[in-house]
Amino acid sequence: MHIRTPLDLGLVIRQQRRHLGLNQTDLANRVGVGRQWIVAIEHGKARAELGLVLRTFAALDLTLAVDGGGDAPMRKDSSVAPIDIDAVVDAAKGRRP
Amino acid sequence: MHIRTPLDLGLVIRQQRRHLGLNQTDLANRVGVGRQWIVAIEHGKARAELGLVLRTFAALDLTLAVDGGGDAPMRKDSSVAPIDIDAVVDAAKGRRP
DNA sequence: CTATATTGTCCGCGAACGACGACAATCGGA
DNA sequence: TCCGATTGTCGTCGTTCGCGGACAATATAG
Repeated sequence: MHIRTPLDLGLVIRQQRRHLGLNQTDLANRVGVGRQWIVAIEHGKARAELGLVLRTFAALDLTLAVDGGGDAPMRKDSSVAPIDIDAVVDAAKGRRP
Repeated sequence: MHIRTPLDLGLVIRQQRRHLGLNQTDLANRVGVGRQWIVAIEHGKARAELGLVLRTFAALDLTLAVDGGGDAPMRKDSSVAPIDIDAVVDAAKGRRP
């Protein structure tokens, strides 16, 4: 499932919660938030705390994955280096020569 | 990339931002937040607003995907129905008979 | 080395969060 | 049908958010 809006996220959470046979109170305790927060998030609350959302996903055995933008459709071959200059530079930043 | 903590998210954002050749101010304007918010999120701020995070991902051409928990390692076959009773019930709720 | 750009941090401000407790509205089963 | 469980909502409270503007600390270029 792809998450684009807070509501998408809420639907996934609700579905998985029921899938695990939990009620809002159970999930709230498991995540460590108030029951009201679960109600809100399942309804697509946009201004919810990121950390609580991540904990909720963990509590539901869900994993979030980020899909690199479609603007970098590099095939895994290419004769040129597949390295990311910035990454290399960053890595070298703290090095002591 | 898998997101488990707010910091994971911050690293992905920073990497993609640089990948697109943007500085924090540019991204902040694009997302519609203060520059300070970008600084915070890239450092793994746990209490950031969900909606702003999602908008940031959109602004960076990133897509978030939720990976069904590992406790349901169902192969895509199974003789039993792969349907989710709750989902069916929910869908039928609002139906007019 | 000097100048410019980028990034990290401080302060105060208004607004909203999330917790808690209680209640109404459904939903579900016996 | 009635009763228990689940869910949605209200109000209050202390806490924190995110913004704005300015400054310091690097980083990058010339």
